[in-house]
Amino acid sequence: MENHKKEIYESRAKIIKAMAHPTRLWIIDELYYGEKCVCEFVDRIDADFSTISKHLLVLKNAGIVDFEKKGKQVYYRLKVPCILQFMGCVEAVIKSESKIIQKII
Amino acid sequence: MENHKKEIYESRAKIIKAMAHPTRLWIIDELYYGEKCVCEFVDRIDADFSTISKHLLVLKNAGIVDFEKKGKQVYYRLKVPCILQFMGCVEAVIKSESKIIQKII
DNA sequence: ACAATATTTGGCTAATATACCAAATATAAT
DNA sequence: ATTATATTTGGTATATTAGCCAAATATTGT
Repeated sequence: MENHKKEIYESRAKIIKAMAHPTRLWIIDELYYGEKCVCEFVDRIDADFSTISKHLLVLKNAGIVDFEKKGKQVYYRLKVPCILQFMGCVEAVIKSESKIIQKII
Repeated sequence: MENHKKEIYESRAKIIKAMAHPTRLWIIDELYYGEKCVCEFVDRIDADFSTISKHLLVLKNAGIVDFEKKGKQVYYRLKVPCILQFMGCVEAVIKSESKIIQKII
């Protein structure tokens, strides 16, 4: 593969990899309703503060979210909301799989 | 998080994780133009037969591709082509990042 | 300056993913 | 039946990721 094509796929993979975790997908969903501070995530899920913070860093590094410091808190928000539209397609994959399972059963 | 919500995000992550590799994104792109056998991929990229085969298995297990045996060859095809529409959004993330880099420079 | 709260960072271990090689399997051609 | 071609599978070394804890940092309130 030519080098520039390789780079395109590598940068795309970087972003998709950042999404490829259940907790991070949940965070992305939550951010659809507006910005949230780290503590709001920690309160609502069974995970360590540091774990959430690191997940948010992954999303930040991928350019999916952005943050702003407000006093003691750090507020994260979705930078590119179109990310969410993709979930429709992901659900289509899941449904197409479960249909097959139905057939087998 | 409630259990059923957890399951939703886990199954979504499984699919997205399957996409999260440059070679697999390239394969998905290639399959847009119609089904291809394994050897066609191997010919066009600098990788081992077994490596490509395993990438295809990952996509297959996620329900993104399907295959059909035709003689000695195995032809793979996209099962849910909407996957590709997502790339527009991924590119938007990349562009929004590069804009920031431009600003800094 | 000190204590309390919110968040990030560093370090560690366990789990997972990747790439390559060699060997196995399947199909077609001789 | 043997050979050649296409693909998958198993094994293994290496790299990456996840999650937890403890410690560090930042900000606010006293």
